[in-house]
Amino acid sequence: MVNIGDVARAAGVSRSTASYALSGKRAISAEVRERVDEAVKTLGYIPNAGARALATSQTMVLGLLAQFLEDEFAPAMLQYILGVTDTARELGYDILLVTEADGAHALRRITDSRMVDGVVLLNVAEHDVRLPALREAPQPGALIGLPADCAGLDVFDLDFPEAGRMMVDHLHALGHRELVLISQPEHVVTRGGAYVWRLRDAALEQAQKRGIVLHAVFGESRQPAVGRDVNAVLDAHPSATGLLVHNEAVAAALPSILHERGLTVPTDLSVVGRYSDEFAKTFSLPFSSIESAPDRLGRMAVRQLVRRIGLPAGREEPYVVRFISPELVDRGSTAPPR
Amino acid sequence: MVNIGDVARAAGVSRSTASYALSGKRAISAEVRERVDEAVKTLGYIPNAGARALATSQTMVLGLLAQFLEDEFAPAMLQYILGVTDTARELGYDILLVTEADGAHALRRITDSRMVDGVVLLNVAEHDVRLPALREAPQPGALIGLPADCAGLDVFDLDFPEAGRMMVDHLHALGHRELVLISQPEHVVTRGGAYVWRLRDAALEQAQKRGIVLHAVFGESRQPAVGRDVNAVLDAHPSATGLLVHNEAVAAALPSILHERGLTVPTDLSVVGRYSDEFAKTFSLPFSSIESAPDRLGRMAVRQLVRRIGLPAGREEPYVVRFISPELVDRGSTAPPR
DNA sequence: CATATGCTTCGAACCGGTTCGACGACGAAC
DNA sequence: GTTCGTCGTCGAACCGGTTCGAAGCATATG
Repeated sequence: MVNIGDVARAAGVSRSTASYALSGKRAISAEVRERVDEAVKTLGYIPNAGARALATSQTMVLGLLAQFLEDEFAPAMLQYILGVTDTARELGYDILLVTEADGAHALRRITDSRMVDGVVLLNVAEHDVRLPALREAPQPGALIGLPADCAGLDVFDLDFPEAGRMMVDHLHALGHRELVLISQPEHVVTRGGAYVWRLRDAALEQAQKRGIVLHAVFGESRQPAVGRDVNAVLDAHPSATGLLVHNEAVAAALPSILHERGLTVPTDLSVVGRYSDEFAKTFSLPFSSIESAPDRLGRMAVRQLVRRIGLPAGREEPYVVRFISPELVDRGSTAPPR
Repeated sequence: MVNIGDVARAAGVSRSTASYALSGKRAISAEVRERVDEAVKTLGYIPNAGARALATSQTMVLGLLAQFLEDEFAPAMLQYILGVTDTARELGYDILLVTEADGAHALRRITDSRMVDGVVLLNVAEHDVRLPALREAPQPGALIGLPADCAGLDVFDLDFPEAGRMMVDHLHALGHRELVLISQPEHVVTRGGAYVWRLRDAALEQAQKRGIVLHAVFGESRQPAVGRDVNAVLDAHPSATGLLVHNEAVAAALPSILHERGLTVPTDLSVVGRYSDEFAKTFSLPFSSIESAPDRLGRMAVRQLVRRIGLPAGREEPYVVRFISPELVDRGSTAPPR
């Protein structure tokens, strides 16, 4: 394999001169620069990543820690991953994808061995086991998902409480007075998926404030339990006129369930969901929904991470906790109650 | 950061002795080995990946080149990715995920800069632009998907022709005499997704051999086109009693479409799909289907890739082209025609 | 007693980049 | 005609591992 010594020899200069000609970190005569560029092209020189990493202590690689938890909707994760990889490439970074079950251990491995310049943590739980490892790591990290303690971390997430309030207000404004909220399965919450609580609590509070009834239940996430479950919920609250769905599996199953029950949307029932735009497209969901814009979150996280990596040692900028505002996409699944 | 020199000093030996004690590549007295292990533990030493890569020219990283093509079903890709990452970790490798649109360029970048010891190519097209780059690369590669020319490559794919024959035979055996096959969108084929042709041609041939009628059409892949399209197909062939679905979007939309048309499966219509088990679970699809086992393919590809990486230079083993046999999972969506 | 043998350990070179300090050449200023 | 500063280039050191050849030492052998 051709190395910088070969380039230097071909251009008739020393290795250091070749290096400077390529990096531009010192003034080099136009003539020499040209000869070096020429040599690079004819020899097809590409710098060895390991050697460069050793010399500069920069790998130009970011770690992406995704965890695929049981009963969470895996395809949704893909949108985050794509947002992160695309943005990283734009900024000159490659992505080391880590999906190990033991996230804390994996994080330590890739940071301590200096394989990465920084890490993005997906699907961060309230008391995420990866956070202690991240705080000890020499590289910075960015989180997608809100933990209990954000000190010293850059955190990005959807504003779930605001999403809950929006869903309630939207139906309240149309005249609905009794709603049902179907959340993610309860064990997703106990495992630390605090976003479920955050949306649910805010929705309950807003309902109370508006003086309307909100039945908040947890839904299943796998067939055939989903179908049975949703039917039971609808049976239990026959007078409810609006349905808030914060559960991808329920949303995906809902069209056939309503069809079977002979219910038409929005005439018989108004429905508002909470999932990503991409999800709605993939599943051809006809429900108005609050988008979660996973690609945008991934983009923001990587941008901030790279900015922090670039910071000169010692000069730390203040850490940010940023929530993106939910947006309701109207697909015509809501109307005044009969 | 602590390096091997620190460990050596703490153990009272030279750097080389510390290295040998850790790698076990030369005999080291039990006493010294213990002192080194002790030092490693108390200092929390983890070798620098870049330095090790430079010295050994092994990075213990595999490149994973996924391309997310328009109108192909993205979530399906996730299963491949997980199969690959999990297997790689089991074998001691990490995964560099590359999703750039210009796959050939990206491949050259990661191989020539020695960031990876080998690559896995997903979603390989018949005349894949990445293959020339792979053949020139100094590292080996494994493909998932069958290209026109497999020379010098390890290739893994589902046996699509066999899958086509199985679908036809299954319904033929039940007494069906007129079938419809809905494939992926036509532009997926023109872009090089030869698997569509391979299944389709084999199905047509088998139908002819069995003396039954098979209408082969291309389906859409996005709503609302999918719905219109499937309805048109069903309208055009009212006497067909069996439906073969080689199109994820169509399969996902089919339950509601059939419901709307008042058709019951399998009483009015028998349906056989061709998609992964995970896909069927996620979408709660009630159709019998031929599984594609993406995780198994990913696993096989990584195993073979790692085996080839481990081969001593010069000693090349014969390259393999391996097809996994399709398996029909019965979900009760087929019956004799009325 | 001299030499061969085996077991441990060490020193030095090497992998392929980057970067610091120094040096020679040249033109400008005094 | 010195002196100074600037520009362009070079040599050497360094990053943190691995690995080869050799050396030290104890024991076995002739």
